[in-house]
Amino acid sequence: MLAKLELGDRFEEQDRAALLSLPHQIRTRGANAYILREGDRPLHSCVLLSGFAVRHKVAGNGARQILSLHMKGDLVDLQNTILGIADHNVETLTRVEVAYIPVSAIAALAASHPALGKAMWRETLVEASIFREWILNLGRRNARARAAHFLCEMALRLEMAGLGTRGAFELPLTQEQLGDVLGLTSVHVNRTLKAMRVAGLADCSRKSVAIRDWTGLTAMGDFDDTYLHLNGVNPVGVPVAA
Amino acid sequence: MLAKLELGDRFEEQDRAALLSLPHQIRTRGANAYILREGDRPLHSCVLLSGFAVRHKVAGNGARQILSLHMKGDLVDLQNTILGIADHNVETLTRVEVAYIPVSAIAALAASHPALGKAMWRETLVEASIFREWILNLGRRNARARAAHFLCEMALRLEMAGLGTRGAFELPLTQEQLGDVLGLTSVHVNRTLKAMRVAGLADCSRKSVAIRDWTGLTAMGDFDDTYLHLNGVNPVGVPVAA
DNA sequence: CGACGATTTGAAATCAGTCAAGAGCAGTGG
DNA sequence: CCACTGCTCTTGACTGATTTCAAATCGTCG
Repeated sequence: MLAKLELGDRFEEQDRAALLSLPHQIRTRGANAYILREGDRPLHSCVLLSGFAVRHKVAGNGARQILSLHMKGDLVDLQNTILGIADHNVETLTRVEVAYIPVSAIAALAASHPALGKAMWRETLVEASIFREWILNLGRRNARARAAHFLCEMALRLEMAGLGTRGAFELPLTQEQLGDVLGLTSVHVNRTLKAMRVAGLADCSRKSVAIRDWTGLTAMGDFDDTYLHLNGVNPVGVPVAA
Repeated sequence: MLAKLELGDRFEEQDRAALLSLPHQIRTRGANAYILREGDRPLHSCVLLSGFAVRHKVAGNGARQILSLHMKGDLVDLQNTILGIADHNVETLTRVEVAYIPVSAIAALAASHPALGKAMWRETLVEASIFREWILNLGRRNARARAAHFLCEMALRLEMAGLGTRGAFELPLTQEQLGDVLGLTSVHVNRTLKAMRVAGLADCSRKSVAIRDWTGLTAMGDFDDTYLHLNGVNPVGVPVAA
């Protein structure tokens, strides 16, 4: 059960047993499938075991905005545990495996095991911190900086999830989807990526990213990883020094 | 002690006693004062008792982005309870009264009173939902829609906080600060507000807002209040029907 | 009154969007 | 094997929204 991944960053006691014994069902979903729709009142929360998914909202004018991108180990809709109604959609980017856990079981677990409740709360807070950085990114950075910043974030998060290195990783996004992340049109994303390629900073294809100049990219993206709150968190698969 | 306001939306038992007995210090701060700076490792969390404050970040190019706006009853930096390091600034807009509560006391309270832990977690989740809506607003709406959407949000939140009606309320923001909220320059904010005034939708001055046409404003701002998760929450000062 | 910050307005420049068309590429089915 | 189809990527020319720069006006407070 990979479920312990999502909380691995905190040194849990034998709360682990409780976590691992949560009732759940594992399902596979294809690419571009909705896991959750805005307005739903879901009875299950879910954890991504493999693959990629995004949260997004659609504005009245039809434009779509991706709110966050999720990978292995992420609790995709923890907020439903408490809020009840979904305020956004969750859609897969690739084929994924998800574990569905009843909302009531999560709420009960949080109440009976304070350390786990705190760890889930922490997850929510880190996610909120990432949202804040995206607000800054969309509100105050131009297209090149936004794109560079996003690539830096993905590089670190994927590295932490054990899904590559910051220099090379898989990222299954079309340029149109990248535009939905960055608040840009696909045409402008294309021009921006070309500029980054020509400048020798990074090379993006539909499936993968190669970062050629990490220092240059962080400078262009005005990137500082404090907001990811990685301190004290160890990459998946890397043993902790005793 | 107004502290119960922040959790009033959930019908707490005699957890209230524990909440009200939290150790705290009440302080007054002037306008434009920093309550928290990015990089701080605060030992106290704080609740706004009166006045207004914003959270903001500054990009490398010097541009400032306001991330959220807070009013009476808001827990301004709950995330520090768990995350330790501040990833943004908190600055007052007006003279404010704040109650400082030791981080350790909040963590202990959450662990010992699950209902309170859940209520604080819920606060965090609602805030994250608002961040998501702002991401959509900044990424996919033009200047007029952004401004209209923001005014609608403020109207409802201030109404819920008992600080006015959706038709008329105080909002102490300069046009430059509004620009920092909306990801626009103050010049463009000025033109946008003028357009809204001329269209008979809303009238903003430095201190207050008068909304002339609620329906028209929500249409222009593509506003739907689901993301505020107000369902089941009652306005401050309005008795709950038995 | 004088000073300072905030608002307002205009003109020019820039960034990103729109529209349109062609090229590349993968999967499908004959 | 190849033509066909659909989706993505790429590019160019043009448009439009927002920024930048600059200057005038307004309001408030000491």
